[in-house]
Amino acid sequence: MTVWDRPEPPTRPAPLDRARIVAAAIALADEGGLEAVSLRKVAARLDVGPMRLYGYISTKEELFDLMVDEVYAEILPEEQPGDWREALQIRAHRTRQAALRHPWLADLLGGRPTLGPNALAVAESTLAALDGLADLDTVQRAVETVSAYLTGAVRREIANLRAERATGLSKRDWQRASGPHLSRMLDTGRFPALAKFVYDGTEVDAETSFTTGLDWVLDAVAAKLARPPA
Amino acid sequence: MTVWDRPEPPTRPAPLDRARIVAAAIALADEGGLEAVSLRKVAARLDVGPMRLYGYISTKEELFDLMVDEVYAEILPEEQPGDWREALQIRAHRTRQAALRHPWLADLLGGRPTLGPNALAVAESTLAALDGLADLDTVQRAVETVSAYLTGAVRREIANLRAERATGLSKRDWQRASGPHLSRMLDTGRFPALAKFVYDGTEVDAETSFTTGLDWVLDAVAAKLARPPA
DNA sequence: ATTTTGCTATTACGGTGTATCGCAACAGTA
DNA sequence: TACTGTTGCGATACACCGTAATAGCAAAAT
Repeated sequence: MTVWDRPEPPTRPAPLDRARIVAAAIALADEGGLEAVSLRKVAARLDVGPMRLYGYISTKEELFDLMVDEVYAEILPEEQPGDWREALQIRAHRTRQAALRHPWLADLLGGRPTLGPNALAVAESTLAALDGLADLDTVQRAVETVSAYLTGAVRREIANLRAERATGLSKRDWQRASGPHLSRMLDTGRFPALAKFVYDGTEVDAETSFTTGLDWVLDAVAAKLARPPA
Repeated sequence: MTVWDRPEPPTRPAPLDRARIVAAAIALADEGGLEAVSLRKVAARLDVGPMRLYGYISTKEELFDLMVDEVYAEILPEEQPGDWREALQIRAHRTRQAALRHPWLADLLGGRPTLGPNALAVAESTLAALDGLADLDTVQRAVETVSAYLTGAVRREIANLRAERATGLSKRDWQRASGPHLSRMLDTGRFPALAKFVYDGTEVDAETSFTTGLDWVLDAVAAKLARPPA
């Protein structure tokens, strides 16, 4: 009896693990945004029934948590730099780059406490860079303040980027021309200061805007680290 | 022919406007979070068919936009303070208070450009407070940096608050005991700095943490306003 | 009086997350 | 080897979602 006569062995269920599930979910999100991620589509991409996923996740929110932590692996710098300031800068820029690669990250950033191993590793490396430069409270405040700025800045940048892409126009053009609503509002004269900034302000690209704000915050941190807390 | 003989006049459709729709949506969100807001439930609360809403909004996202702008009305300070720093502080605290009243605001903050009349009014009053204290670019950078911090800080606070409420424990207890995952992670010794902060750090209440970080950022702004830009 | 128009209400479609449950393949025992 | 208990997978089912299409109907226009 040759191989050809014997039937195929019964199809074993596709092997599965969290890594594969998360990878599929991230691929979907990268292609179509967070809203394109459904358990059914993730399962379909793995040639598996939707219910199968519940062995590895117990809720969709947990899948999002795993996705975020996976991205934190991209954010974690491979080598620890010497200077605390550089450490924070690198973390910030790597986070921003990750968000540009995975815009859906902006929707999740700061939305839930991040307790995954990679997020913890990032937190560890950040705290380690500042450890000993001031008392615990000050260091913690420093990290939290920079993190808050980071979350907000990344969110805004991605939000603006989406708005621009939706209209296919540059930020300035979008504000002036394609946002007839905004133009109309500004022309009412009820927002003189705002109008001045929109019409007379120079357009700065997102990266330098991000970096400048970050530097300001880091300057503030530097000042507090230098002097012991009040 | 008495009144009793005459039939009731035909029931006119319930009068509707955006204000009523938004109010119903906000009530729903206040009670059950953003996820409790569905067009069907909003409509039901107004004794109206779901499709009726599409005369006033064309998508659910637009309803969210309206909700956010409605909250900006609560944020807008009634009188303009003299000092720019005080203006930014007041805005920040009013935003935070609004988010504590309407936790779902944290989910939406920074998620989309805010172009509603109330949001514009807040932007106007903020820019007006800083207008003339430096060149346009610097002022814009200042507002954006503070706003980014504000978004991130509010988001984190609400996220932590939810996590605590979910377990019914204080933040510290949640981290130490009820977060067995975190404890286990920290006990691996892979996160020494993080462990030190979690175990030895003092617990600071959310408000002072928020205020302190804000003051740091404002200090940075003050420094840049004092000195003309590089 | 009749036609047109502009809302309104109903129905329907294609999706969602997840609880429930029957079944088939395996492990262990007699 | 036969049987039985267990485990985990898949299909089915439920309740709900946003919204497109459509049918109905009262007011306005002719």
